[in-house]
Amino acid sequence: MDDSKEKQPPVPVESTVPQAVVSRLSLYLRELQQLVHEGHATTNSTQLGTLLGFTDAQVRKDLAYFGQFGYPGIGYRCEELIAAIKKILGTDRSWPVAVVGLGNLGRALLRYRGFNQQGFRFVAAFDVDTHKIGETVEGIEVFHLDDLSEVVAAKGIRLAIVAVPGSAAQAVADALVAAGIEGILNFAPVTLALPDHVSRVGVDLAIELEQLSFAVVNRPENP
Amino acid sequence: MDDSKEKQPPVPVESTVPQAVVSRLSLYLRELQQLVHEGHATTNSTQLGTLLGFTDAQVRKDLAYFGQFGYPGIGYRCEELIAAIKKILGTDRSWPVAVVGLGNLGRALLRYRGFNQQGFRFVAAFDVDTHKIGETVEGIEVFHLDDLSEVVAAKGIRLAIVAVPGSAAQAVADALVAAGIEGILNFAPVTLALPDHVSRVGVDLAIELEQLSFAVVNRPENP
DNA sequence: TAGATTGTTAATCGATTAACAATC
DNA sequence: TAGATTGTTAATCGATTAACAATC
Repeated sequence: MDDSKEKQPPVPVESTVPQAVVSRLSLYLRELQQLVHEGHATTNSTQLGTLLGFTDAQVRKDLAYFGQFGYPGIGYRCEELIAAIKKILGTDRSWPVAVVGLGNLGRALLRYRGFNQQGFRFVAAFDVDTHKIGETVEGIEVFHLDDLSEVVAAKGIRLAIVAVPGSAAQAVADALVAAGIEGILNFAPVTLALPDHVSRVGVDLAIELEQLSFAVVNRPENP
Repeated sequence: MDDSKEKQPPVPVESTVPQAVVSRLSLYLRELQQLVHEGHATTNSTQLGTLLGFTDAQVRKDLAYFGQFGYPGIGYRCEELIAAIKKILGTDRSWPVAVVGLGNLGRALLRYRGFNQQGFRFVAAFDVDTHKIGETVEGIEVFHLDDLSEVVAAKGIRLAIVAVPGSAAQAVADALVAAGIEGILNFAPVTLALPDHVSRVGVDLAIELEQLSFAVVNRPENP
């Protein structure tokens, strides 16, 4: 229905993409990487859907939000689709990330290998405990929270992880916003109030277990 | 204010409750606990909605899935609604939980205080590294994975957290299923294949950062 | 070519929001 | 009583699924 330039990735993603689609995009990426790991060169919407518990139609519809990545009669070339999804998610590059809060969780996150493999690298950690300042964890220097703005600017940090107690989280978030951070992954069990121009993702570990508890208690036939 | 049988929590929750509603239920609970902490005795759907970024109608509709908890003209009594939501989620009791995998993440989870406050307590940890067996972390004994069934049965464990490398996760999940576990919280970056009678919640830390990356890259007016 | 599978449109299904009588 | 706020129904909106022509 058009002529000159067919296969451009159409409108480069507006605010019209449902959040649920973006979540599934990450799952497709993970599954595709697994498939490559197992030696598959191509896959298709039925296989991807079956692995993840989605319909084939949903897989195709989700991808269609971002462009045309498949080959009728063939399916999808894994490596090609992986590259395309990484570009969409913004993880075709490596993001410098900061961690705030060096308790159990903060330290564990600094040591977690999974981030580096997906396009994120820790470049600074922050705490308010003077005993920890200057320390190095996994090769990452620990700064005082007071130096946040300075370090964020110097290292070009745009994303931060909040791993402080709930009572301190909002103050830390405010400091991060003031320092110019653009996105916050929050592990503190509170709802952060943030300006619209700062993105937010929240993970509450206790809530995840609550969801599991609900599922177990309310499983069909389970009093 | 009623007599014989009006205000029963109606049909005690079928499979008709959308997953999204259950997620929000946990958020309502967290917010209510915060409100109590701040000294509020009552709240209402507008306040709860505003704090969480939902409409007041959604708050009321969500709660209506489970019964009638409010007072027209008044709102909701915080403590009362907290008790009701805990009962719905199944966290009005304390669940014995097992952790499998004592790497950085597994250890951090064992030490994390947030679980105990919400109705979960660790009663056993498992690993395959013989150096760790018999060790005690935060007062929790570390067993060999081979003893899973035995310990699970002895301690009445129904929920487990998987914090092992992705390459080991499915085998661990299979062992958990064989041991009679009913729900798995999975931190490994793989999609676990589980029988229908075992519930599953997945948290992939890298995926959470990917979602943040996407949000930042595709923010309105941001090339 | 015949078979397979895409991208996309239309139909269905489900979830959110608005509105309001009932109630405290 | 007047004011506030619920629970619930109806209207709207959005997301998922089914179906199929186009394509490799």
